[in-house]
Amino acid sequence: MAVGAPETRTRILKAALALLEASQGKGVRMTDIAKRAGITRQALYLHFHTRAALLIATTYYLDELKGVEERLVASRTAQTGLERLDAFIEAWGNYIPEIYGIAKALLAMRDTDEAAAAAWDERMQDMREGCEAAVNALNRDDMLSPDHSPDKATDILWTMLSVRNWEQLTIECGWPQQKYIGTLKSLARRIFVAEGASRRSADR
Amino acid sequence: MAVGAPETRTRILKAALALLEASQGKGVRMTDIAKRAGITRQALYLHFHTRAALLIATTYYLDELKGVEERLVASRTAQTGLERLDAFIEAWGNYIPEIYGIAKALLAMRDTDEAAAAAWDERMQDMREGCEAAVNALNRDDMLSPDHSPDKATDILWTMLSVRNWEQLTIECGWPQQKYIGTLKSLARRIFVAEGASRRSADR
DNA sequence: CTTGTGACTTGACACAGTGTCAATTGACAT
DNA sequence: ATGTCAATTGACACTGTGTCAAGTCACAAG
Repeated sequence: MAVGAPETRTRILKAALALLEASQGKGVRMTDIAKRAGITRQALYLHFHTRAALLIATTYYLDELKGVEERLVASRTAQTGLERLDAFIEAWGNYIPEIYGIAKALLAMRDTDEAAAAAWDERMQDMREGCEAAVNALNRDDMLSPDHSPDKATDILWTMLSVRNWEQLTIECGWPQQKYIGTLKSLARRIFVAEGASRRSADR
Repeated sequence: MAVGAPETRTRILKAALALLEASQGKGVRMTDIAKRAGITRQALYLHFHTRAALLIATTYYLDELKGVEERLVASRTAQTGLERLDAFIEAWGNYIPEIYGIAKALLAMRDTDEAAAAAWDERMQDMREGCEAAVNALNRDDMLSPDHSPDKATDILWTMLSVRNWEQLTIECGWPQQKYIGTLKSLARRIFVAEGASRRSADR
C-alpha cells in the first residue's frame, strides 16, 4: 500500500532494464541491480524469488513499455501476403535491437535454468505465430513457393528471424540495422514467393 | 615419459569428449571429466590451466579425430561453383552434429571467457573461409546473383550455416539431418544463384 | 642402495555469485 | 500502545572454478 518511492518493484525492473541494455546482457549481477534500484540485494528477493524470475518479469515489463503487441498486430492489417511478410519482418526485425540486452541474458540462462528456458521458448513461440501468419497469408494468395509446405516455410522464417541471426549479421558482420531489414525482406521474398507468381489472389 | 595408462592428457581429452557428446555440452564439470579420466580434479589442472583451455584442446583433438580438414578440403575439389557450394554445405552441415556437444559448451563460455570466445571465433573464421571460397567459385562462374556482393553473400551463407541455426532446425523444429542438408542446399541455390543463370563459365 | 625427479593424490582454502534466514529498524495505521 | 509491512543488517549454505602445500609412489641414475 504505502509507497515512499514509486513502487519498489517497478524501480527494480527499471534498474534491471537499464543495466541489461547498457551491458548488452553480459555480467549483470543481482547486486548491481539492487544497488541501482537503491535497495539491498536481499530485498530483491522479497520481490523476485530468483534471478530468472526477475529477468522474465523484466521482459514483460519491456514488452509493455515498447508495445510489441501493437507493433506485431499492425503487421496483421496488411492486405496482401507479400505486404504482410514485409510488415512482419520490419516490425520484429526492428524490435530485436530493443530487447537485445535482456534477450541475451535470458538466452544465457536458457541452458541451465528451466524457468528461463520456458520463458524464452514461450516468447519465441509467440514470434513464431507471427511467422506462421505471414506464411499463411502468402499461401492464401497462392504465392507460397511449392518448394515448401507452410510448416516448413514457418520453420525457415522463424529461424531466419532469430535473435542469434540478427546478432551475427549486425554485431559480428557489422551490418547496419537498415541493411539487415532490407536484406531479410529480400531474402524472404526470394525464398518463399513462388517463382512466376504474380498475385493470383484476385481470382478468389 | 613414463606412462602407466595411455597418456593421461589423451585420456582426459577422451573423457571430456565423451561427456560433452553425451550431455550435449550441458552441465559438464571439471570434476566429472576428472572422474571419468580416472584422476583427481586437481590433476586436471596439471594438464590444462583452465576449463576454457581444456575445452579448446578438446575441439582440436576432435578435429584431429574426425578430420575436418580433409572433409572441407574435399569440397574444394569440386569443379563448378554450384558443385562447390553443395559440397561445402554437405561437408560442414554433416560435421555440425559431430561437434555439437563441445560447440555448445564453448559457445556457453563465449560470453564470459575471453579465451573461449577467441577460440570459438577462430573456428568460425575458418568456416567462414569455406563460405567465402564457395561464393567466390560461384562468382567466377558468373552465377552469383547480382543482388549480393561476394562479401554480403559470404555473410549470409556464414550465418545460414551457423551451429545455432542447425540447432534450431534439427533440435527445436525436429528436422531430420537429411532434411536439414537438403533444405539448406536448396535455399542456398535460391538465394545465391543468379535468376536466369545457366552456367556461363564455359565462355572463359 | 640411496637420491632424485615427475606424475599424481589428499586436503584445505580463496573467490564469485545465488539464494536463505533470523533479528532488527522505522513508518504508518488503528 | 500495538500491529504490520517493507526494508535492512549480518551471517551462512551451496556450487563450481582455480590454487597451494605436503605427501606418496614408481621409476631412473649415480
